[in-house]
Amino acid sequence: MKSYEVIWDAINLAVLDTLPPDTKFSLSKPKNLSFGDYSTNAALLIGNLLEENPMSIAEGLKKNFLENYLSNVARIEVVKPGFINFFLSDSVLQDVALDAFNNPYTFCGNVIVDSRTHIVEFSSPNIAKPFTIGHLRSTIIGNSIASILLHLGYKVVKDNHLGDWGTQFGKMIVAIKKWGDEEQISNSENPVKELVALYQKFHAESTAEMGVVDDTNPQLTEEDEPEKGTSPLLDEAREWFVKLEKGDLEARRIWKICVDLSMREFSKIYERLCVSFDTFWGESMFENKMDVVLQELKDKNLVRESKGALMVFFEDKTKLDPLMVLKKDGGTLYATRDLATDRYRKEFYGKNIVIINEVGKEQASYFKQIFKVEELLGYFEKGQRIHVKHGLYKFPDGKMSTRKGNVIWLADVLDEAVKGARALSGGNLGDSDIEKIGIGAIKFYDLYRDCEGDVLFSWENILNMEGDTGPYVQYTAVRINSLLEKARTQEMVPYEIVLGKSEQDIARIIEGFPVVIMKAANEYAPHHLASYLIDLARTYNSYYANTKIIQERNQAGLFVSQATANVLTLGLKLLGIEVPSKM
RNA sequence: GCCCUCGUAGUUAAAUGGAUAUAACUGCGGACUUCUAAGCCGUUAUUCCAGGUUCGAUUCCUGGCGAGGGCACCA
Repeated sequence: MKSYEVIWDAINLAVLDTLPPDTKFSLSKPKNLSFGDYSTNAALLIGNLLEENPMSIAEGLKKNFLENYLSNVARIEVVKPGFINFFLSDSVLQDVALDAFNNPYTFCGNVIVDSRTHIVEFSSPNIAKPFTIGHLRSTIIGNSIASILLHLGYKVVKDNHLGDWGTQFGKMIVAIKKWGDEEQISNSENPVKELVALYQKFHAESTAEMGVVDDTNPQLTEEDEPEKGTSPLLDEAREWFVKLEKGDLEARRIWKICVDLSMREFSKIYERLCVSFDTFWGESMFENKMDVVLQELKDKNLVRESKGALMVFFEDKTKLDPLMVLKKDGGTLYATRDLATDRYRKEFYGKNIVIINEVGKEQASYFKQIFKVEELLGYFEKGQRIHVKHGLYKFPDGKMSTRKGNVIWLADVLDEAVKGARALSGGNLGDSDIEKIGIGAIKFYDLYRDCEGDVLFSWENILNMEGDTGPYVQYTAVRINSLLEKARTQEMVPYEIVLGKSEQDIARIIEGFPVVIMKAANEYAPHHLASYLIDLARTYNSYYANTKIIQERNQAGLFVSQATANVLTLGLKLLGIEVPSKM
């Protein structure tokens, strides 16, 4: 952090009067080592702006930097079009490695740059629905984002916004009453699977009642709503949901059964994934907090009745579709509860918050609507509401869906991964280590890519443990630990160590850790961290694959090895991945 | 119909408007009586098409083509 900041400040100071404040120059780590540790394009931008030769401006800046003596920089170079490249001094690299060596858990931590409370809402599975691989992304990515923010010293609240309310429960109640056997379900080995089967049966039956379903979406206008088929089953389900909302005892009883059975299942999965939450503010918690929102919407003239329902219509220029907040039967919707949730969060935590929803990208336009409404209501200002979108798992035959029956249960995936890890282990590892490896592979597979892209589900990919994978990083850390264990007899005096070329190259990458962490935090993008870890591990392995560090009693090598292991372990931890004791 | 994403080696991915587009997998070819082969080294190959903005475009803008998603009582 220090080096980056020092150089950044120096540039800012030097260009203060020449560049307009909103101009964004860059200070980045070049891919090519020969371009230095940091490189800026400031001179190019100024040259462009003042219509002067960037090279001479760069030379001027360089002179300025030299005069003001950047203590951490050994050399400054001005190159071709007008780049200014900074080369860090050896002592800086040494200090960084020492920092990582001494502070395995706090390295680059507690650098608070944002004092607002960050509410990270993620995972949010639906009660009485399968916890599938589809929920995995939100769970893993959200957890990692929260960990990264926490490491930087942010105030963070991890919230699981359980889908425990909605018309779906009307459907569940009807299905259980018609076809289910409560006792048998409760005693079943996998109660959630029973519930899901009932839900699917409901969907099949009600669809049949409606006859052929027209899947094409007609143009949305207030005037011509398409006539859809009717279904007595659906009507019954809607009635039950209204009863549930009104507190009908029988409805509540069945609802509670569903919630309890599901939560038991979810807890097991969270435990395996090492994911925890601070709050479980499910949708049902806001069932009695929606009236205020609806009243506010009416008071501010934001809603209008249409076809018996209450809708928010947006200005044309926003290009947003209308949003329904109350059904014609008086039932509420997801949107109503979301608005109530955020309103309550604002009351509970105060105005100074950021709410991050880690939710699939198929809900992108929905969140745009919600954010807009919250802005119109005066709840939040720009930058306080963030939708971190993740891509979907895709199958050869299209998107996964509960209804299509194209479901892969997460527990099965985890089991398969652990099985794969066990096969590779050759029977030398304990169960807990094998579990860490299998789950690490799955998590890393998800976190290694930009989360917005879709992921093609394939067993081959997801269970891969070679190459750019979690086990690769784990393996590197474990190998270093083992090496250090064997070298323990040696006394190490890190302050007196002189780094060689290879150690410096590794230290150079360690020096980039804070920049990566900040980037991952700012963009809510853990994949920057994941690819960094691969880079660090690979560089380390390429230098120390076959070197006899112990025999050579290479103090510098051992020192950098420990620093590397610390950074890898910390980085994995921020991704929610544990390092096994043995591999 | 309207709106929103996304098109990078054979495959899966990376790259704040920067310098020679980076890795992995696969293929082919190597090294090593070692700290642990889930490892290491070498090698072939890439920005959908056409314009535009820029000193500089995978990145920004426009138009095609292709894939996916969303759009009224689901969440």
